[in-house]
Amino acid sequence: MNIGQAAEASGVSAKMIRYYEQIGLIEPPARSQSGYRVYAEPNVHTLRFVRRARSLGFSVEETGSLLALWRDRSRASADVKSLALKHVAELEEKAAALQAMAATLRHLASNCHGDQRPDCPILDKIGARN
Amino acid sequence: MNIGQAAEASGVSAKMIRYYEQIGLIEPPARSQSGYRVYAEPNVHTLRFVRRARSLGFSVEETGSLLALWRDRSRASADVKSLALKHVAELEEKAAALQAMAATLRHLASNCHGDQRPDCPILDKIGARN
DNA sequence: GCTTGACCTTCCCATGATGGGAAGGTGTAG
DNA sequence: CTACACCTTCCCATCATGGGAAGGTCAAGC
Repeated sequence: MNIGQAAEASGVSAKMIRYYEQIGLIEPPARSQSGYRVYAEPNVHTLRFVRRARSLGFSVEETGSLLALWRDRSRASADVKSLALKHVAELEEKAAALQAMAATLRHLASNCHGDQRPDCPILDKIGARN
Repeated sequence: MNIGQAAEASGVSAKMIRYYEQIGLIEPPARSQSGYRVYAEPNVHTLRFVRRARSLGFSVEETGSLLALWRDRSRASADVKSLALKHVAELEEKAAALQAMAATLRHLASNCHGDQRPDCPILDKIGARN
């Protein structure tokens, strides 16, 4: 399987597969005589793991830790759980920050006439002198 | 006022003030004979505007649009409002995405023993074969 | 007047994850 | 044998921010 097919099968773009290899997240695959990367099913499985971890918001570095745990048959599930819960806390913190911004802005917008006149509490607030 | 004092007064770092100038978000300030940037109160006011817009999650580009509206005495508040509400929608979308990740992960973690044994539904899910 | 230290200048580099694209080699179907 | 799809590496761009080097400036204290 060439990189294009591995990309198709895993949902990770060829560009990103090369990048993950370059930064050491995944092992360099075999090469054909002409230098093409050659992937087998286990490689694709790993790539899918990476894609799913990324789609849950784990950074590439965290994904590396998860990958190491995944491959470690003597892992303690407690380690996985604590990594996951720490990440959940970060996600919720970020979500809360975004929602606070949205709420503030929505409130300001609700007091804005939204017509041809220039007066606008949104700009008043952002440009407040204090 | 030198750049350090403007940074202090506005809450925008000296590095970022130079950057905002370089990309054209703010006007280049006056210079002293020796080449130091010299800021007056209106410049600081603008910088505070930028800092607040950024802290509400507006991109630098959006901040530029807001700044132009802020300075345009013949603006229509409708334009400001629609910019703000579009941004609110984006913020809420991102927040929802983060919360969905958190919820998924929290659910998986709640089914994880979190002990010395290796079995873990979190890894099972991320590494699912399908 | 001179030194010292805090400030300023520009310039280059790094981040994190992703994509675009160029230049050149390979493989295969017609 | 040609055309086209694919592969390779390499460089560049994004977005907003910070770090740091090399060198110039200013003010306070001796």
